[in-house]
Amino acid sequence: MERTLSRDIASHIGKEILIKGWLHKKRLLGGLTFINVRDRAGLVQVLIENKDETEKLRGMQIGTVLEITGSVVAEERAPGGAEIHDPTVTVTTPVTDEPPIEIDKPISHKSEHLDTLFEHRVVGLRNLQEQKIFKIRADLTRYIREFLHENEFVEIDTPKLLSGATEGGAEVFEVKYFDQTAILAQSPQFYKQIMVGVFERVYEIGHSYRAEPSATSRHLTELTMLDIEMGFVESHQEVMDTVADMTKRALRRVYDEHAADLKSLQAPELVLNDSVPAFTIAEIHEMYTNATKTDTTDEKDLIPDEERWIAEHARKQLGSDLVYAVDFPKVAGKFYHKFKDDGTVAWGDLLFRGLEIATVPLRENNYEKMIEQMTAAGLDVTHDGFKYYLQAFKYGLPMHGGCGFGIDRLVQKTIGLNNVKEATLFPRDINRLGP
RNA sequence: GGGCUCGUGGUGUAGUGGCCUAACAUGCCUCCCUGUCACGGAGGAGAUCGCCGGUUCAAAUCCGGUCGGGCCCGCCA
Repeated sequence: MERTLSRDIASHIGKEILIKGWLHKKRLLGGLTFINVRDRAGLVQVLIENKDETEKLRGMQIGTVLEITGSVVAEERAPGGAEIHDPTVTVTTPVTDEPPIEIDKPISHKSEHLDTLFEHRVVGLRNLQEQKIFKIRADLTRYIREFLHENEFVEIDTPKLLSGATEGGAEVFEVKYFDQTAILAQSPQFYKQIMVGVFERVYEIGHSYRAEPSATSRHLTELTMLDIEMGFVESHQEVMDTVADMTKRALRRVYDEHAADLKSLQAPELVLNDSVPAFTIAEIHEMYTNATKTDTTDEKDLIPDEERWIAEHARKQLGSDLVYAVDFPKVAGKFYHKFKDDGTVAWGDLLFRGLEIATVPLRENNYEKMIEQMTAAGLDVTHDGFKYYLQAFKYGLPMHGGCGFGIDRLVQKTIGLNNVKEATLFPRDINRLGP
């Protein structure tokens, strides 16, 4: 007999079917036993009246793998309006150990319980609410991929093992690489720029590694980045518009196609406008300083509280969960940035619900200027980490820009989770390397 | 790296000097229960209160150290 999935049983009323799945919940009412079986499509309720069949489940814990044949009966008292009667139960993989956490009830996401959440992640992810987070995540990245595909971006994969530090600043992980020391990539930036010289438009969704000793609710040591780079752009605005369009489309679609799941996860209402409002860093400093009497005008970047403040402002005054912070001061610029005539950097940060989810800069594409800016930054342009990178410029790169976009943070803020780790299957942070 | 904060059965909590021979909920085990869906009822097992040391007649509770979490700041391609 062919397997039927839980979501399809209502179309098999009166028929004998086979279901396969995990024991998710048992309720013994004397002569009646109800069990819920979980498969990839959800839950199905089975009514067991035969004592011999019930006895097969004695001692079997949640997670036991089952095959059940029985007849489908329309029953309005059953969830979904149908259930399986007169079943024959086969335990294919017995589980006799009690799970360390209860998975048939919502699992606490309070910050003080996150350690328990992740320690028991392997079984905890079987909880239906937890699964929703990662189905939403999978579809968000699928929508993004579809947008990029439609706009002729080519998906690429670039190395994560690199030959040595490429830039001062961020901490890197060193790994033993035979008789050399390699580092784990903090970003695919150099490679995606190189690939602009090949395909014009490229993107990668992959892991980046940062050895920052950051213990905050928004940092991971292994994060999933969407990196986009596009050539032949006319302006920084064009890049920012592309990233904004992609983000808005993915968000609108996920709110449309996952409405029920987002509601059950208590995600905030999505508030989007036709355009994404933009403020310069200087404007935000001034507005924030006036509003809070905390002077930030000398900061080179936004402080976390300013990110939250401007997001609140954009949501309430301008009807947008997304907002751009643009025109970073020169001191914040890096050697690969394009500097504008007024001295500011052609660089925007995309904030979503008060958290930076993407940096969207325009790159310097002129070879001589790159050498100049790198030398000024004290970098050794002959180092392997830069040598090949610079070849791309030497042999022709058009004006280009792109973004580094944090997928974990996007998922976190879409659902309204407090900590980025909750949006990550098996998070890696300063204290956690497992599971 | 700095500041603050928290560690009590598997899980979540209560208890903040003696009433603690550590309580409650849930999970687990046994029994009862024919429409449950956080099923219900009766009973049971399960923790030397993170660890080490100290103060005290007496420590889960106070002090010191240590280990492990969490939040914020800093840092952050």
